[in-house]
Amino acid sequence: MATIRDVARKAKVHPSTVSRVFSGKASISEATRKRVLSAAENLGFQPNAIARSLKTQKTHTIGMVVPHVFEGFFDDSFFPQIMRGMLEAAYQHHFRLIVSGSQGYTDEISQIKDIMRSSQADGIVVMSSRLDVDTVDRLLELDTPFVLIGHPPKENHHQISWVDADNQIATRKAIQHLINLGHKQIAYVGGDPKNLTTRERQQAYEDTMRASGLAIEPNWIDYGYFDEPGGYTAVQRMKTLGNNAPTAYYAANDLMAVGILRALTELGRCVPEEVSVMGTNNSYLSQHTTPALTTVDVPYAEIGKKAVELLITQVTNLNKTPSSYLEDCHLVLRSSTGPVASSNQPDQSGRSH
Amino acid sequence: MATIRDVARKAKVHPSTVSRVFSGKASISEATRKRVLSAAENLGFQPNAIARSLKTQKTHTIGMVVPHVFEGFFDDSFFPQIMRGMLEAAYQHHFRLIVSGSQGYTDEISQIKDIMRSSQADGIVVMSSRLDVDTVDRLLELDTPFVLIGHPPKENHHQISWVDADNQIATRKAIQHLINLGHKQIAYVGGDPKNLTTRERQQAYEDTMRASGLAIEPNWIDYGYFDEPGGYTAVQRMKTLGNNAPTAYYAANDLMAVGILRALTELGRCVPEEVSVMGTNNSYLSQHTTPALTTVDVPYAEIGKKAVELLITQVTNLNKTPSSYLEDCHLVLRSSTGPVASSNQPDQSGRSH
DNA sequence: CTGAAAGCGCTTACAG
DNA sequence: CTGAAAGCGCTTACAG
Repeated sequence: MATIRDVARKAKVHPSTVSRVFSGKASISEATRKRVLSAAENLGFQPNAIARSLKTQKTHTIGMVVPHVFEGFFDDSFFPQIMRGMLEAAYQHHFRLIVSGSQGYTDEISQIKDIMRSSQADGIVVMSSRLDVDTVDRLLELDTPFVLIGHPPKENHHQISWVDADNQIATRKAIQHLINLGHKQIAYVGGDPKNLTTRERQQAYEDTMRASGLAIEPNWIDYGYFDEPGGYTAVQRMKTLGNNAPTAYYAANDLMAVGILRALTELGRCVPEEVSVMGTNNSYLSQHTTPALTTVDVPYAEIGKKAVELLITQVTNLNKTPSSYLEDCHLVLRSSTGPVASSNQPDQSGRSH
Repeated sequence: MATIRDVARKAKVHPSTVSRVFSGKASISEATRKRVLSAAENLGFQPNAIARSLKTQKTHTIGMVVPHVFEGFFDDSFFPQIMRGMLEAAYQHHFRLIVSGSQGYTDEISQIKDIMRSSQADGIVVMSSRLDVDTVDRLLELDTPFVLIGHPPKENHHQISWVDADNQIATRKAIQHLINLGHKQIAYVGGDPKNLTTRERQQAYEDTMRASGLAIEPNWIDYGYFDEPGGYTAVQRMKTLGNNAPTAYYAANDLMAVGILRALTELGRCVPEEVSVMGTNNSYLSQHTTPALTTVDVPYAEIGKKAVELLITQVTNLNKTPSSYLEDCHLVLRSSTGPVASSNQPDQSGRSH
């Protein structure tokens, strides 16, 4: 591989001149620039990014760690779409992504540390939103630029940059849609209970129920850990409630909603005539289930993109003022939700739009 | 960030000793090692990977470029699963992935060049399998370690490492399944005609048809460019063939099969009673369509994993002997295929298993 | 506009 | 087992 010295020799200039031509900032006479450029072309020279990074302490690279690489993680649109958005933003700004896997959540932190302390990235996008792991505190200790995808714990709110879906409003819209259809017995199937998003959505679920004067039955709340069997199992449990069983299910992602659909079909319950089902994420899959899933569109690609953009301005402008975005979500009405069956409750407020 | 000198000062040794402790290869007295380690711990020291790379010319990083980051690219399981496999293998071997996006195929090559010539990766996994772009030749020129996901052009066969699905056999199995069901008018809906995989599968389709003495009608062959509308459009075209219209469709991925399903439903044709449909990839989606798609499982995660493993042995052992893997694919029989309608052809060979 | 020199943070032959 | 020195390939103040 040709180096700056080889080019210098060939172009009969000092290596520093070659450097200046390639850094693009210094003023160089047109004649010299041309000589250097053609010598470089000739030798197939390209500045060594590693050497450059060592000197400038900039890598033009954004780090990320993929929380836990299990099979289903790539079935939901959540991660692939975030990845797509990140890639897009990185590409536009001539940055690259360096990505590492991790086994579970403690390992995630050590991977983050590894990347940052080994100086392979200028900053890092972090997706963890666990309540039981103080990722954010550890990150703040590290004194490393980062952007969180998800909500920060309240205490650190204004010290850090983050971008998240507006989970509260998303869930409120979803639950309100079901309430408008006359449902009063509404189940909430969350992901991992230790996940902040799960909690936020549950909170919004409870608030919305209460705001409509509806009771909340603890048996209507379950956690499906974001996978299909989790949704299936939730129905298995709740079917034992008899008359008190939910007439509508709201699931925190589409995979679980698919599991709910499967369980209901097995039980011979018609969707949406007898039971309504809502998912979350508007994954590609959700258009193709039977019936097609009513869901909440969460702009994950946009979120990934914003996160990278935020981080890039942070590391290039040294503008350390943290900022945050809350992305709007909207309902996607399809065929898995309908008015509550008349045997249950009268339709009190008319159809949804 | 603490450097090796800071640690050396604190541990009262020479910087080179600190280096030796962290490189793990040299012999160091237990006492010194402990002193160094505790000093490092104290200062939060971690060797700077960039500096190390500059010296050793090793990055412990594998490059990859994502061909074209358009929305649908992440809907099919193809790319996310390859990514998952790559991540898994990289993680196991303590490597990282550096990934860059690209806009189209010529840009892909320049991105690859950028990564390699700038020394940010030890080698690269390349997914391109275009016929009109001589990626492989360019790569060979660059003299950079790489592994191809896909088939190399015949001429370079033995010079390079690659891993691919056994597309020939996969398609043969698929078409044979349809033939066994009595179908004689079988459509092939490929991806991009300039894609090698598309060609290979088409070849296998034609061979299998001929081997059973079936005619091949040019109108039964179309290209859906791997997306849903592409499959939909193919049916739109072929429906004009009247009695000569296909009784079965084989699509080169599930997304196109879904489009075929949609078009057929719109036309009021029953699947599989009147028309059979097969997809490829066994994406998560394919289980949930109506009817559930008969498809071919292609182990993309395994392919991504193998590619990274191959590349890692190549760059660490300097074992430059190229090798290759052809991964087995198998049929996944579900509900979208059935015996040809009796008005068309008698069932000549019985049901498939 | 260009050259000469120092240095980014490591590694590694060479001595001892 | 440990130290001293050179160097990986760049960048960038400092001169002129």
